Amino acid sequence: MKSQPTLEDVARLAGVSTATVSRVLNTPDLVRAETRDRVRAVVDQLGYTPHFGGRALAIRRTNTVGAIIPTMENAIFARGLQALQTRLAARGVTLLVATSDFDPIQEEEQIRALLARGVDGLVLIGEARGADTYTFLARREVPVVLLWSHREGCLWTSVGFDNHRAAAEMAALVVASGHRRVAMVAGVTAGNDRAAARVEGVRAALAAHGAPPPRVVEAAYSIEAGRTAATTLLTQDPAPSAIICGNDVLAAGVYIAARDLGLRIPDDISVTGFDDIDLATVLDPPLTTVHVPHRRMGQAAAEVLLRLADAPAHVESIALETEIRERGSLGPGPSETAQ
Amino acid sequence: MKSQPTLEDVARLAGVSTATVSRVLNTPDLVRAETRDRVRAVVDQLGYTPHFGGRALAIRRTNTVGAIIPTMENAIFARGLQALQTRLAARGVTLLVATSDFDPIQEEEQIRALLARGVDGLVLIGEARGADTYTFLARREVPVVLLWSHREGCLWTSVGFDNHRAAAEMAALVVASGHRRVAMVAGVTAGNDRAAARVEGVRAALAAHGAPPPRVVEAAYSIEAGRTAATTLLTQDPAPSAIICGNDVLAAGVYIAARDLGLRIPDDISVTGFDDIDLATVLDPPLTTVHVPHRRMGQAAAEVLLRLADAPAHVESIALETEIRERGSLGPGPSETAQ
DNA sequence: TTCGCCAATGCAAGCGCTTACATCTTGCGA
DNA sequence: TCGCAAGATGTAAGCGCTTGCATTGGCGAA
Repeated sequence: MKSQPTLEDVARLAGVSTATVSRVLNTPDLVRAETRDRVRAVVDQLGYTPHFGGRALAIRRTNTVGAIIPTMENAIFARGLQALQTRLAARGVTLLVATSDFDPIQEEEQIRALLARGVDGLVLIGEARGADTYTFLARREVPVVLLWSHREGCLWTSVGFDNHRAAAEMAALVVASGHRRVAMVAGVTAGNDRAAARVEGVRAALAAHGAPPPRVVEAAYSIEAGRTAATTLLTQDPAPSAIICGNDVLAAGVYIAARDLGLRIPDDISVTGFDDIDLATVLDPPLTTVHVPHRRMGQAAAEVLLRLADAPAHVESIALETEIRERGSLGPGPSETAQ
Repeated sequence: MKSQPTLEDVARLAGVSTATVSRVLNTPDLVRAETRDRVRAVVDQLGYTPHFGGRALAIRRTNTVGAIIPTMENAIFARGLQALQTRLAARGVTLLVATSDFDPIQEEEQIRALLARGVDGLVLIGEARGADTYTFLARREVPVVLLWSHREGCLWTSVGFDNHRAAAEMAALVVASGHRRVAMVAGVTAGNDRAAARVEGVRAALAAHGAPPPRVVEAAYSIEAGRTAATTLLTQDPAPSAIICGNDVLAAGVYIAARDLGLRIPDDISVTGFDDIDLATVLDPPLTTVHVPHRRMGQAAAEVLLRLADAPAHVESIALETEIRERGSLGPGPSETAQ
């Protein structure tokens, strides 16, 4: 890679000092129009771009924030990120994305990597991580916003929704539809507070409505894992009449399992999801699921982060609402006689 | 954000010079074991991390490469990126991701933004972009690899596959299955060589096999757009007996349109896709589509980029193979009598 | 005319790091 | 015992940029 022109090259060619060039770039009002134009012409001619490192060194910030998401292969994180990125870009801030593959160790590594790159702030997904990670973050005093979950009493600023409540509402709806033998295909709960909260929400709601506790099977984040888990649940006796899924991807796996077993949805088995990704509407029948405001979440996170980066004051967490989208995969429970 | 400890802080506390600390971090062999341990202890104690800007300034590289993809909301790019990132990370290189939203202007902006951040290399999707963009890249002499398309005679190093040929093969299969009234729901071809090549491939193959030219409708990258386009095609007279789609997402839209119109796949209408994302197997019936080796593509891109970054020699483009996955959405063409 | 002020610009230090070169030990052979 | 090479460490310049302060040149007021 060719060595790039520097401020000094521009200055020399324009016959001014480096200070003036710098001012043309950063505070143009302080420079006489004539000089400004001359400098700008040289900048264009040389194709000059400021050196990031030099700049970061001098102004002691990078205008960069980092986000660590579990995986990019999940449309829902991607979409939230996209909103975050767009909003940040409008403020001249660049977003650095890293993935942890749902692994706390990897997440910790990525946090260090991003911090080493001098990010001015950090977006992390969920709340569940080791105490030492939080200590580390606190010590660096870097602005952090937790996305995707919101729980009363969390010390860190978060932008998200109440996974427990949303899952409970869905479970309540399932029971209200007449189901009593309810099972759940959950995401992996270890190190994942969202998945865990959803399981707990379902458990709590079923108990509150006098339904027997659900059989819960955990599955990794993939259609295939959902299919396997659902096959287990559907072939046991007695089989559940409804399966609540921890997310839409798992629900898609349940659809495939049902298809393989010759079961019709929702006649033979009801299915619900969580997230409301595009996939939900493509499924046949369309999936009844919990709609999550990913876009608004990404946008709100951007605002919070920028505020946090400007003034290190405490910023209030933001709770967003979820909403059940009824689409047809949840039918009435089995009639008494059929039981 | 608290001001971080510097090399000098570490040096002072360890009672050595900054040079020694730097050596402990970068070339530990040059330092006596005893000193090394002492310095490392202080590094840990202080939680010291090297300042990225300072480092970039001194060594004149960032160990960072940038990638600009059209959108993160498409699982297929995400997956390729993930592979790219993993491979790069193994070599200590960080990946910066930006999105262009299929817009050449935005892509150009992102290129500048990434270069301004001092990326050592660039991954771009596809080949279609303005001549001045290429001139700019050439002038900066930054290593670039083009992903997702591969065409003989392209001057830039690319890692991809022949979109034209793959689409032609699919079209040939459709004709061989007995279809003659073939339509296509294509991606937007303006500024997108992959989408354009796929359309051309289909056209060429149909012509070569004596089938009438296809009716082609372009649609943005979304299920909804695919649905709209398909509705147009399916309600015209005579309706096509098969719809070839420019990608799987559009195919999903076609499924919904067909469902809405009461048409069964593949009995009433055959559908094919392109990309082979997870979605393809979830659809009912599972989608016959062109499988694209996204993972291998991402990995190969990483290798090429690293080689290019080390030695500015020319590196050969890599052509990967695609493969048709027959799954059930492509049925036999209508019988003579039905026509 | 002289003075003071303001706008425009230059000067130079310093941000944190690496590294060529200088300096200082140390241990060994003569 | 001395000299010297090799190993360990320090010194300081310089990477490209920003910015507080100094300097310059006009211009209006006294």
